[in-house]
Amino acid sequence: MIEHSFPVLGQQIPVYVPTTVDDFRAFQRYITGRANAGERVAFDTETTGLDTFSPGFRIRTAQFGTPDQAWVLQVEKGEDLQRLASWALRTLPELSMQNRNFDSLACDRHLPDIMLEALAPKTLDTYILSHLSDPRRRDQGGVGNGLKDASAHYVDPSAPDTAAGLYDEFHEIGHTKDTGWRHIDINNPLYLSYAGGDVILTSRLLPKLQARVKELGINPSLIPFEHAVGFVCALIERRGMRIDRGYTTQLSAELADESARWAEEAKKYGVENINSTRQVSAALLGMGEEIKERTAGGAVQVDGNVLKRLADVDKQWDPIGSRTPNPLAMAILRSKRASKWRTSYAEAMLRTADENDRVHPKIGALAARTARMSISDPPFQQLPSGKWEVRHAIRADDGCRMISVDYSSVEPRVMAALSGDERMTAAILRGDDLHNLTAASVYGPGFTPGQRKVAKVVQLGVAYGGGAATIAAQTGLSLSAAQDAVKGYKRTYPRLARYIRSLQAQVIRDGYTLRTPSGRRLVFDRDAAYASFNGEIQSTARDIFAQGLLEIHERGLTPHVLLPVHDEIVADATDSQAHEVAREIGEAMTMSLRGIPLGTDPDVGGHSWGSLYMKEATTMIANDSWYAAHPDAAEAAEKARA
DNA sequence: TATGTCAGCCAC
DNA sequence: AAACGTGGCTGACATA
Repeated sequence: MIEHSFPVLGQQIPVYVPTTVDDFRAFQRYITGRANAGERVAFDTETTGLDTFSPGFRIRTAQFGTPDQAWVLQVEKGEDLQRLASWALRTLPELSMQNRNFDSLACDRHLPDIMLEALAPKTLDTYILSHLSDPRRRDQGGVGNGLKDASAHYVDPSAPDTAAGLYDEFHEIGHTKDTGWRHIDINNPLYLSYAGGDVILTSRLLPKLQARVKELGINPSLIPFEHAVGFVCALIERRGMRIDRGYTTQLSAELADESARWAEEAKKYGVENINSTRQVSAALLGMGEEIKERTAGGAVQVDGNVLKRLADVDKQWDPIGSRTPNPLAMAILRSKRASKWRTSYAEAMLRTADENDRVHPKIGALAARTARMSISDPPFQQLPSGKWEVRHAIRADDGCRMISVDYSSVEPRVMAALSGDERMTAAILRGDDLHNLTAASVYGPGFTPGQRKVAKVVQLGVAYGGGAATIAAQTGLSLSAAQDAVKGYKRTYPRLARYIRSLQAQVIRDGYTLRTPSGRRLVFDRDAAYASFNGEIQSTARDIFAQGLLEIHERGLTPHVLLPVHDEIVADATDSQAHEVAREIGEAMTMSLRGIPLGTDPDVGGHSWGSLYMKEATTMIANDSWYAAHPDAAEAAEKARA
């Protein structure tokens, strides 16, 4: 038996690496012993990288451990060791993992006879417990929810940094921190010791976190709730969604061409690199433009807003006609947008797609400090929604149509429910348009469309904890007019205004923490108690969405789901079933919060995700020569119109 | 080379 | 008195 060790609290904990038949028997005795005792065992893997669904991905080692020992199976050595790992996973009645979905998906795909469905019910995730205890990232002042940070805080401040030490070893073999995981010798002592260390730490961390969650009075039912939500998200991630590789490749090439053409244009004005804000601002100032805006760091600001003003276009890039457009500003805008769309979206899809042209974006089911979800690799929560070209790369499965179901204005409804504001509640129950009501109350019954827009901006501003100054900046109103609008809004919904004030006071009294209606603990920065109302709304809306997702799962609809997007479920179903499935998903998501109904808008599109975004755009761009070069897109637009 | 910060831009 | 929230990601630039 090869034996290494890992230091915890001044003790050297043994890390066993079985290599002979006798060693394997010893491992089996360890596992059956724990199984018979009903003891929870920590599990972890070391892999070639984080790209679980890429063709070259492999599991290198599988580790099992308890507080006083760890076992590292070198599964990449062969099928025998793979089967041994699978056997142990099936035999153990209770497991713990740090970030369960990553390892579970890796095992589901790369170990024999291991399915997500079998692992999930018996696994506790230390990440989930850590997030429930303190939802902040480290850079937000929290403990940090990674294994390293959480262990340093709850288990042993002097535990070695597993990654940092290994990076030196990676460099010695001529690799980097990204490529080293794939190439480090499977017998490297440090690698094996750290692999074992991770499960030792996980098993020691779990009871500490359980105690912490209890001590803080966090709603204990959130623990099974988050495990269930995470499991459904893992199922969605495993399925992934199909891209049209031909279309995406062509789109990427065209975006590259467009970006290059406008970069050439910018060169005429002395901007060699359109991404250099220094060059851009210098050139614009050199052309005689006045730019008053400054960045937080004090530099001349040349962001989208400034460039659009100089290019004399509005938010939708439509000409305003108020001045002579600055051609450099327009060239920078166009070149940057094309390159962002290409690198962040089109190329990211091509890079991450598996051998069947499916992308599996990583779903962080419990991510933000408010518990909202995040999606990365690629970032599918933030594809352009004003135009359809990028989303058109995503296709429903063969014979299927895309479905989108979102909650109808969920955040205002949550605002009304939490504050108990009678006027807002009554308006919602009557089905009135809130912004019309606000505008009528603030400006009188003869309010203009522009005043309704102001009412809408104020509503969002209040929800975000913003003030009159930001509202003035967004609407073009004078500061005093914006102040009047905010005052009018608060007069219209007096109970809401009072609720926001008292919530902030309470948050400060409670050490900048807040308990949401679901019993979740939120923590705020000491200079940002004003953000507490937004935090409570956002977090509550997320929990409603997560509850909706569980109801979708209960009704057997998860196989249709492609992606969760904050308040929207993207799904697909066969042509004949699509409308019925959309209706069922909408019904599953529908619920009420303190008497306020939370309804949904089911929508059925064509064969691409983009088709759901074509309806308005179609008429605007139907004559674009783009269509002539893209029969595929023309066909999709045709279907969208139908 | 790797990492951190700033600036910017995409979404809800 | 006022305070616009939550993310992922790329590229430039400075630094170790």
